[in-house]
Amino acid sequence: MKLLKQWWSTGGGLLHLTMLLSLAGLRVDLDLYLLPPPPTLLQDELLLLGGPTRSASALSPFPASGGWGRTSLLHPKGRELDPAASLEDQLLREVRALGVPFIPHTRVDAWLVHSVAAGDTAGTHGLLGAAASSGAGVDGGSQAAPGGGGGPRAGRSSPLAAEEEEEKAPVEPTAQVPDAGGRASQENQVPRENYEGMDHRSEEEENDERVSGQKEKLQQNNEDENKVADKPEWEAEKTAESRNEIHLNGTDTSFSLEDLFQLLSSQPEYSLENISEDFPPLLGSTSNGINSLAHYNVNFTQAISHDVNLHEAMLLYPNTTFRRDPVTRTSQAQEQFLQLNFHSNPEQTLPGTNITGFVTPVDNQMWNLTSQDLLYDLDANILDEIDLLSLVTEENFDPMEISQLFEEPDSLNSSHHCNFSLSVCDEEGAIGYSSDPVSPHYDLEGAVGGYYPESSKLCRTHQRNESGFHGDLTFHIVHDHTYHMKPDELEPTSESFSWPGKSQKVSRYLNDTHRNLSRDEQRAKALHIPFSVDEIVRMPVDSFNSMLSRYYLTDLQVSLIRDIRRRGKNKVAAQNCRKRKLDIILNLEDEVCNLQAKKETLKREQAQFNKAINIMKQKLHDLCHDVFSRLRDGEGRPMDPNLYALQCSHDGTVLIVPKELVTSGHKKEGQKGKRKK
DNA sequence: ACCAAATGTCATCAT
DNA sequence: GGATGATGACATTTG
Repeated sequence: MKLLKQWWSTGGGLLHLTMLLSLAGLRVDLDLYLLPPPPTLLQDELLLLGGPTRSASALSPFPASGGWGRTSLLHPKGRELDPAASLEDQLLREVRALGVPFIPHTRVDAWLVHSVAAGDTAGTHGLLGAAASSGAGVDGGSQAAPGGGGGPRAGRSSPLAAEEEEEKAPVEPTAQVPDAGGRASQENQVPRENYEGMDHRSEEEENDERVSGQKEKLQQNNEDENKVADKPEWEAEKTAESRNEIHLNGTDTSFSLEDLFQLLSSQPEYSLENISEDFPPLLGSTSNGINSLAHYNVNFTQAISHDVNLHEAMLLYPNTTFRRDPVTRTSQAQEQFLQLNFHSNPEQTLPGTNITGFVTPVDNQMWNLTSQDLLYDLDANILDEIDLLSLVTEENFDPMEISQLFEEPDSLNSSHHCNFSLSVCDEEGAIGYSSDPVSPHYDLEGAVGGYYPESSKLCRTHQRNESGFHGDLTFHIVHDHTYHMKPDELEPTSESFSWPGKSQKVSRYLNDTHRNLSRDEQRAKALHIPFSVDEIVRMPVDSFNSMLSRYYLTDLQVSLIRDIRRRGKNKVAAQNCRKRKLDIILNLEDEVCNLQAKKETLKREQAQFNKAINIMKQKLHDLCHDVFSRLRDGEGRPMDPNLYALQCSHDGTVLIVPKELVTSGHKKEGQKGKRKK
């Protein structure tokens, strides 16, 4: 990075970079490079650090009072850059020494952003030069540079603090700067140790704590990313536009190594072809990717100069790896790759562009995930669209499996970190530039939901034949989601794919999903529907229609999607209907029980009333007998109660009436009542 | 293998 | 007129 500064300081840098920024939409905050050194850094120190051979005022566009242009000329250890070595060589050595060999874009972005946002000049030594932070920058740089990939940790306030921190944290294996070709075995270990041997998430969190008060804007952007990533696509669409605006407004301060290479590749004299030719060791990791590109006349520069950053370039990977037809795979992929012209404008990535068949759901989902944690300047919406579009024509993928897998929180947590590597593969052998040169197939096997024996087989083949490939070349980026694993947790073969802590669960889950795919899911899988059944069913009608119109789908796919939606909704409706029917039945049963209970109560009341009536009748009968036993007629004889009856009048008088008259009178009253009715 | 319950699907109608 | 919900009838799956 300091070499970038050198190149920049020596003339063509600033103007060219500015043009690139404006044209390519790279989101680099120029203020980063114009930051003055801390006031504690004396001018003499600057001069000392900068060395007498450099004249910042003459060479650098920055203020002569000690800007980054001067200090950036220093090696992190304070030594001057080797004037005999070519600029590219030193640049690549620097990049290599950082242990972040420009491939793991998100990681670089992450810690660069953190460091820059924190004003942690030492922490940004990899980008801005280490010597500009009151002496600490030198120390920080000297510690970080050999450690490789230690960007966030490099920012220390003093050498003492640096030593203390170094004591606390295990010393990471030193990244060896490759200086000769054929050192793949040595290099194979370095990046993995640098990236996988440390807890990057904890590092990021520590860094977040340090810089939390100074990167609110970045956090806000990141939060926006997270919100979008957490939401379904139709919800994320709402925020994509605003996110694009943020990027276009240049508020993002990230500057990744991929951007560096875009810059270099845009300079004819610094094209990757030239670089790779001049410096095979650096690019000649596992598969000597870019170096081999030059030897085999692959126009890598052309591809890079199309502003295809590594984020986007990664989208090529599945296409090249998973296609069954090797001929079409390589030719189509290369053609499509060269036709890529991604920018921050999402419209250019909408259907209609010739970018189909690049991405698997693994990539798609992983992008959503990584954007939450690492990608500060990535327009996830673009990637989503690209991914979804590409899925339409992808042959070997399992959308439901992936989507379901990613719905599991564990799986999400497992994939918060991802590593990336760029590989160049053909059907027989592979070359690749990888940040994880140890084993490219790890990337596949470690990918969430990305268990693809076929692809793993491919990559193993590539690794074996790295010295003897020929023919057409295609690029792909291999996602490495395993760098957070310990090396012993990694299984080298796809057959024994494992996931630390979750391997059994995931494996079982994958098996279950294979076995338990619903018919619609199987149909969707068969037709490569780039959406999950759940999405299709639950999506609002507006989003659903817009989705159908946005993506190129065959009539069969559209028909299937509509059927899936109809069946899915009807399924829910049937469930609701049955539930409702069951509720009605239960309510009716309750009502029956209540009515039965009420009936019993009424019966009991009736029995009680009848009993009371009988008692009253009996009392009346006894009373009548008692009265008649005391009554005498005119001749002094007792009156027969069978012949006479007592009748109470309205005025309270009691009359003794013969029963014949009583019964006849009752009949007459009854007849009168009938007449009235 | 059989059965009953649960669930999915289709057709149809209503909103 | 299309989308959606409700529901009966039938098919399929599950335990």
